[in-house]
Amino acid sequence: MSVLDVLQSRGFVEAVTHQEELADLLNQEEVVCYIGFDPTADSLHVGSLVPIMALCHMQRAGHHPIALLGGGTGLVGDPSGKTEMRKLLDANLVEQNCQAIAAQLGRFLDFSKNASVENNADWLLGLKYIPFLRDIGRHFSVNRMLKAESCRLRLESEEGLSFIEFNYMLLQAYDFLKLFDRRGCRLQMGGSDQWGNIVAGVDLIRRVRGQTAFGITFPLITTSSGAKMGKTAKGAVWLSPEKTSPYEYFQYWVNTHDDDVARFLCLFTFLPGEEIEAVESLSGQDLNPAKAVLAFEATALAHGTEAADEAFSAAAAMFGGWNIPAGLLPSSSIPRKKGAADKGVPTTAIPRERLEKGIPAFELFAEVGLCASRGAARRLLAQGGGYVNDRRVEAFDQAVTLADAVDGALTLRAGKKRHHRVVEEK
RNA sequence: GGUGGGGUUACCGAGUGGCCAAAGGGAACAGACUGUAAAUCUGUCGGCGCAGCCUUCGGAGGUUCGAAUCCUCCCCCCACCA
Repeated sequence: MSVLDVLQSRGFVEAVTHQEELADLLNQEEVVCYIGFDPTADSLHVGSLVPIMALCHMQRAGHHPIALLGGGTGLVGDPSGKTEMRKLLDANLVEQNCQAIAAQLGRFLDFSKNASVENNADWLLGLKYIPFLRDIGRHFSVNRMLKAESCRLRLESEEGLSFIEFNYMLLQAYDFLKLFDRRGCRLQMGGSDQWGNIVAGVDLIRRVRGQTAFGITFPLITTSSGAKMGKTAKGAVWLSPEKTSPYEYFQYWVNTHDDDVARFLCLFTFLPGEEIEAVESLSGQDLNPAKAVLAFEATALAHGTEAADEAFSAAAAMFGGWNIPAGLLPSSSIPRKKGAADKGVPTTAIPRERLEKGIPAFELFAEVGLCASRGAARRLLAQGGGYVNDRRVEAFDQAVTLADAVDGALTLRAGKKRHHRVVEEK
């Protein structure tokens, strides 16, 4: 089974350029391929997982993935799929983001082996305008570029499309050419909004080098309810443990919609396809253990097994735990027995003095971050959405004291699933 | 450069002197129902120990008892023309 088959069967592939030729190539030799990552923040988020996993599959299959950081293109901004112009980022910031993202990718890819990182700042920053126009620009038809979906959206929008952004396609095509020249890279992958850019690169390589290059695009992954992946109330679900704790990350995956479980197991874990097939026949409550496995595996990939264990037992402590049948997704290393610990639950330490005196509940909920403001906390509590150690808080200003503590800790809960522990400061 | 149209509660979008912390929608949050799911119904959705007060309608001034609304200057965006 070639990687292409693996990717296709796991739902990674939306479109491929010359499918058969690419399949042959992948079967015959070690293929160098790449995906670009925009350094728009100092961390990637769940939305980048599909490309990351695709690179991982490539490496596992013995090919050579390159993660291309957009240190140069990041200074310009890709208009694809965006209805408004992105604000331009500061050069230093872009550089810092690149480094942070490279480190993050190192959790998924083994750069000491057949995988590497490149930064297009290396060849874009020193680019000379006139030679670029002569060598590269002449191969591009504005007529064609205007027809591209990515431009059309913006041309029709009120905001329009600035020249700097319009250039983006050339730069990305040039990236592909550069990687082809420097690394023999023959395959570019990317989100479906990248199709135009990828094809532009494939064309460019054919025109100037007379060689065939390939492209694969991934489908835009949405949840069954139609929303883009990786968004929650707090914003994006980040891969960085500082921005999204492993516990929250785990919770994000546990809350996967029923209809998405099998699909997400294919995309976001390496569990064997045959085992996942068994999940497809499950429904209703029986899916919950599978969701736990999904969450565990995804957390382990992003944060390591230890963090996944912690998040798993913390969630088990808060929600009662799961019984995970031995026959379910047997390749997963998830702990199969009920266990409980509260290590991974977000915790705040508060001086004993204050706890003895008692803190008004709404103040505590706001302080601990369970609510955005005291006002929000008042509303939450007024609606009966606040609990201390599973007892509903009756009045918004009810005093919470050490006397309420169980085993030296107070467990606050907002709504059904957001927990926070308060302990005495040592 | 000219002409016209815009910038509203971190999203969309009403509002052209007091009834406006500002309609409606989306998103979100909570409650009920559940399986830490979805759907549905209900409530909430600027801040503050909240029957009251404080800060918001691109920015700075001004008119007025009173301004998101009127006037002046400035900044930014869009369309058409050049």
